[in-house]
Amino acid sequence: MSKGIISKEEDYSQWYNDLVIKADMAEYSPVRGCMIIKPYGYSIWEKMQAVLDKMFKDTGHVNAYFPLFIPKSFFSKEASHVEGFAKECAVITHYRLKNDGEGNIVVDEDAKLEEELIVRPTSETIIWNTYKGWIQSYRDLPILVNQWANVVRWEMRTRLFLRTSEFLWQEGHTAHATAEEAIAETEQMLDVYAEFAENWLALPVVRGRKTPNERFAGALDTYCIEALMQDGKALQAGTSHFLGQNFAKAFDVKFTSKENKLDYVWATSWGVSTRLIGALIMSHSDDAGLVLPPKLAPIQVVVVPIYKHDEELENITAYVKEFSKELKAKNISVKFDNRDTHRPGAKFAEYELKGVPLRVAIGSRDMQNGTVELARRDTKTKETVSQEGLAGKIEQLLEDIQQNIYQKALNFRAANTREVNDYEEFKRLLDEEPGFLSAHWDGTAETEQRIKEETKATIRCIPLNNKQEVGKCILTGKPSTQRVLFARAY
RNA sequence: CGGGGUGUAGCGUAGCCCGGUAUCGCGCCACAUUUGGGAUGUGGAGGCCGCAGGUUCGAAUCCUGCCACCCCGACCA
Repeated sequence: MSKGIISKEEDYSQWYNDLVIKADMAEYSPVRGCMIIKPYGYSIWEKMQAVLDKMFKDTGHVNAYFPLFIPKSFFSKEASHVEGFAKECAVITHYRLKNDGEGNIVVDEDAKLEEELIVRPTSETIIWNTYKGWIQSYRDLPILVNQWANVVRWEMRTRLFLRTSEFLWQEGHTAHATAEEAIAETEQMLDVYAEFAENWLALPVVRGRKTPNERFAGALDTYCIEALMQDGKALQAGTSHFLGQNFAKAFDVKFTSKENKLDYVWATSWGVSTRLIGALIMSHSDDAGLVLPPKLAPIQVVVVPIYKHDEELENITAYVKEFSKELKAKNISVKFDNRDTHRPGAKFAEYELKGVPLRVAIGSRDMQNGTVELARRDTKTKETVSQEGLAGKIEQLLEDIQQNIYQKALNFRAANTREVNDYEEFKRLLDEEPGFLSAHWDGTAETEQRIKEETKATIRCIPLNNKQEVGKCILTGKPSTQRVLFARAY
């Protein structure tokens, strides 16, 4: 087994942390709750950004950038929004340091800000304050803007990628003339996220809506995609909010309609974050390290030469150069690891740890036989194949791996999603066989709250296109018309 | 914010009860031999023992205070 990684079985949480560090994705920073995203981890984020950005643009959105700092007064304009974020805001009070004469750098009390600035935890307020100036008429609508940014939420407890004090994300903020159009936008973006998760992250997700309790602060409706991690806990992987006219009213953003009537603008916002990297790690990886979906892997194929003498390496290198060209022509990223400072075994272990989907090992034996050894990360199987048509075979295998890990995750979710009708059974399953629990709920916030207090399970979502059926609430026995999805969550 | 834990070389650690200037492994550097699953040997470099006080001839070790981070909970993408 891998050196230095505790097994998933033994301590899932420790396994996750070890993996992030050992696979060179990120490291802890000197500041509590913040992390340094290292090049290998960041390149995954860059790949995610590239794909999502294209999807956003294909659906008519454009990028812009709004300030990191938001005047404190903006937050008090939307009541439920401030309530949701007040407890976790970083506040800037001064703008200068000075030397205190004893060699210490201290805050210069004379440099106190008239109005404190908030480091954005999300940008609805500053954006809607801006939109006020952009919108007068229905002709100015819709506004379909996205921004790539960092945000800060001063969380009590943090976890690498899953919940850090500062994180990277994108936030879309759109403005519409009608509620229908805004709702359609909200749903469209949820679909974009779901497609991205399933086709790129190889992560099956449930599309659904949050209960009023779990809604975004300031939203009328929150749509989400929920995924199941390998330890049976749920992870919210993306959200899309229908904000109604709440922010338009808070920031007084009105427009004149075709009918010459004055009305408030309808809004949406939607976002995914670097948390997706956490989702990626937790859903596919194993005790030997990361397992990355080929479509997002920074290195898709690694080539390891095995040789005794320099002329052997030269032969191998000449071949690898040719065949790398073929791979690059197919848009497959390949790394030739010809370091002579590490032996092949060490390299094998390293790339397994880093989740490189395919490994090609070539030695003199292969050069004589016209073969290579091909090892896939997801199944950890090896085969010796002909050099003839290798690039094509690799292209095919990468697709297979992408499919296979998706299917594996899907099977896992299916095996760990259970219908439950009895509260005792519900509690037992949460402890003994964690996963999604599909159960009837009477629709009240009180019941939801009580279940949460008693079991730590929350309603992850009410799945879209949910089957309607007559049933009884698992806690109160009151009538219910549909099942909702419960789980303990990250 | 409550509970627990840990701060000693780049990383992981021993030493702390019982005070005498720091152990081991990995990694690093040099050379040689190696290379089809995490190489071996020889030599070498690297430490304000978290910070600040105190006790003492002498503190990693004892006392006081502080700080930081990690883990488990409540809160959240």
